[in-house]
Amino acid sequence: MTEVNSGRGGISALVGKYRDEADRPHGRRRRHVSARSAKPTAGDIAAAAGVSTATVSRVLNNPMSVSPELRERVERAVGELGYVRSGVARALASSRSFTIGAVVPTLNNAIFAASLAAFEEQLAADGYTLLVTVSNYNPTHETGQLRRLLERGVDAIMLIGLDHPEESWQLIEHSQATVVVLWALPGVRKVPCIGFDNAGAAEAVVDHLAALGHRRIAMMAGITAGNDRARARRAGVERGLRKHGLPVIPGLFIEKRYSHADGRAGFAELFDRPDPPTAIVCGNDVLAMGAIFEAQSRGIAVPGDVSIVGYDNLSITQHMMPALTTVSVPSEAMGRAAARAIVEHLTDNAEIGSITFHAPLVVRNTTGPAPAGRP
Amino acid sequence: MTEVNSGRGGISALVGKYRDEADRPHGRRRRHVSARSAKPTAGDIAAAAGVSTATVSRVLNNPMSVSPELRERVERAVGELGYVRSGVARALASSRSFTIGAVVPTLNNAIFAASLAAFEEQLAADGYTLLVTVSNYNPTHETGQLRRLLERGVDAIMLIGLDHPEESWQLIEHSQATVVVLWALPGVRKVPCIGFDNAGAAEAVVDHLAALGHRRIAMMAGITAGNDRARARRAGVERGLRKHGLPVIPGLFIEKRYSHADGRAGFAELFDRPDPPTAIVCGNDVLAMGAIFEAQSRGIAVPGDVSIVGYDNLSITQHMMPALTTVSVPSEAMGRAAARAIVEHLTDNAEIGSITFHAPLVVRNTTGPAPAGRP
DNA sequence: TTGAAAGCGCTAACAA
DNA sequence: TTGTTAGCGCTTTCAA
Repeated sequence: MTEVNSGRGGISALVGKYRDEADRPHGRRRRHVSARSAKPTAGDIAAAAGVSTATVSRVLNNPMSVSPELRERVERAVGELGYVRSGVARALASSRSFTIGAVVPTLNNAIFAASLAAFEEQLAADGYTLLVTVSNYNPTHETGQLRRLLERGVDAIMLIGLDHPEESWQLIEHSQATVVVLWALPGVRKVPCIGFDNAGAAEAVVDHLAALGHRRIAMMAGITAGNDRARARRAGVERGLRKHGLPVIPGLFIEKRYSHADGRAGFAELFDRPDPPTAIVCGNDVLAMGAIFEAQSRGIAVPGDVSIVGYDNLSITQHMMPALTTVSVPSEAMGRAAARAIVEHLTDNAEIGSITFHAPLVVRNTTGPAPAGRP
Repeated sequence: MTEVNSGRGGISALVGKYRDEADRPHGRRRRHVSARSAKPTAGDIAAAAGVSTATVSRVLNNPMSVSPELRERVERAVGELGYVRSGVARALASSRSFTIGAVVPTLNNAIFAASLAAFEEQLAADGYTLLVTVSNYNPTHETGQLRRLLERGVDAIMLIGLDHPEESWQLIEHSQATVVVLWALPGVRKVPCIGFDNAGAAEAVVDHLAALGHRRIAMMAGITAGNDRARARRAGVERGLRKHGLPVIPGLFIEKRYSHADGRAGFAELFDRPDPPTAIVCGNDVLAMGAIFEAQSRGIAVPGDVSIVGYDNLSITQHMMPALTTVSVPSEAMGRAAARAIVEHLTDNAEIGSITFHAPLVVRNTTGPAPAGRP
């Protein structure tokens, strides 16, 4: 029925497949009646090049399996008709969409944006396209988004952290999609994790502070509910404190949203106490910068009066004055590694192994000896 | 052939449609031989609910067109079998993918990330999913990415700025996809633009500086090649200078990549001249922050010795010390407006009109009177 | 309201 | 190597 291979070997602009609309069996009529402006299909290319649609498909997907002559004819037709193949039809027929879905908590945190950019760049290099969804740290919302990604037929899903509703995991389980988790260490969940030790790095921060003689150390964490990274960082600080025999003072452990404003507020909260800390470990760099701004506006010297440590190592932290002591998070590396692992898996069915990156403490100028005369 | 409507009205877990694999006509065999674990299809739901696939489709897309009784049966089957409909098949059949493509120059600029996040959030609220691609300001790369988005069958495309290869515009023209351009004013190109006046706001910056008595004004622009926003900002500064009868000194107009490091380098370049400017207009906030860091490290007072103006109004600029004078760019508003316009167009075929937002100058503490004793 | 069935534009199994 | 053709899982027309 498809009027492929209509004889003439030349390339004619025969676009639109049906000679007569009338005498086709009943059922739906052709949607685009004017066969003129309609986008060319593989059938049109086949007709123009005088080959079958199968050959067109081969030229597109595996050119070497077609004789140079036919290949050339098909390529000419593609160029002349401005053919763009339908990825949708391709996905349906091959059950591969060449599309990867990602659910990120936010894009307003440079560190996630950077990771995602690296992820996308690597995917694009391999012909994959990224579907993005941002959950705003809302688990319910997230499950729905995941469902939509799965509906779209993504070949794989990238998730941040292990902290997701059971329903989300179910959804993934029931789909054919591959999963990769970023920003986490391999845990109970049997999924490949590409991350680093959030807690361990936080513990190293405390080592550093303890070595400087600090004893009253505060933790301004991010919101830990539904955020295993924030939780791990806080836990790492606690662990470090205990390790060094330092007090874990409940009032000095606070949680703030990741914003400059909240960083300032958090600092104010800590310093309006009768017994302010001599050092503050922050859940991320944004919080740390906020804290520093508030200190500056109060005339409190950093690190003279108080040491402040960030987490993430945003590009700005090395340039600001004073430069921020922080934990260097391998965000781009994780993004790239995840993309590569996914593509390899999808291509050769290579197993995706977990990868743990190193997240070193970068000591700069916001940490110094504990001020004398304060406990 | 499809064993839909197999009699029993109850919901049975009859997953997989073919009773016997043997006596089907030749052609491709079933891909997933084990009909067991395969994902349920509309046919399975239909069979389980004792209705036709058409009814299943109706329940999913327009529940009110189905009788309560059948609707309920279908919904039960959907829940019990954990059915997730194939968006791919849906897109092919309906030629609507409920998917929107975006090509952004970078994600490492918080302002784009914020805009994109708002765009995605609004799209998600209407059931659309976002396909993202980042061009890294590379036009060739960009055309390829656009092509891939179009292949994926996106219903619409969001582009940043009007500065794109002719081939990109062709591609869009030939596709059925709707386009919306962000960050630009309606121009020669006949496409809806949702943006603000980059040049006008830059001109307002010069007004402000001129009023403060500055006469040697420098412009540290972003890279203008292939970036109409950067170009417009630079042009706005030039226009403002001429308007006020101030000199446009070529050596004081430099271009830098949008990074803190380049901002520092640019400042150094300007201040290593025998005749440094008394004010610097920066192409964006990142450049401005870099300039301020360099000034601080050289002991040059801001705004005492030099005034510095940013562009974008990133959240950090209001908190840093001194707080940055900058242009407030309506990034989220543009993202949201674009999403809404697209969805409305796709839903009701509403025409997409161009929208021009206001981008006011926010005067803070990095601008002050021109220092006396300097030209 | 509901069902039957033709397509949507590809891919891939099979035959030639 | 090439062509034929069934089928991917939906939507939608038409008829009932």
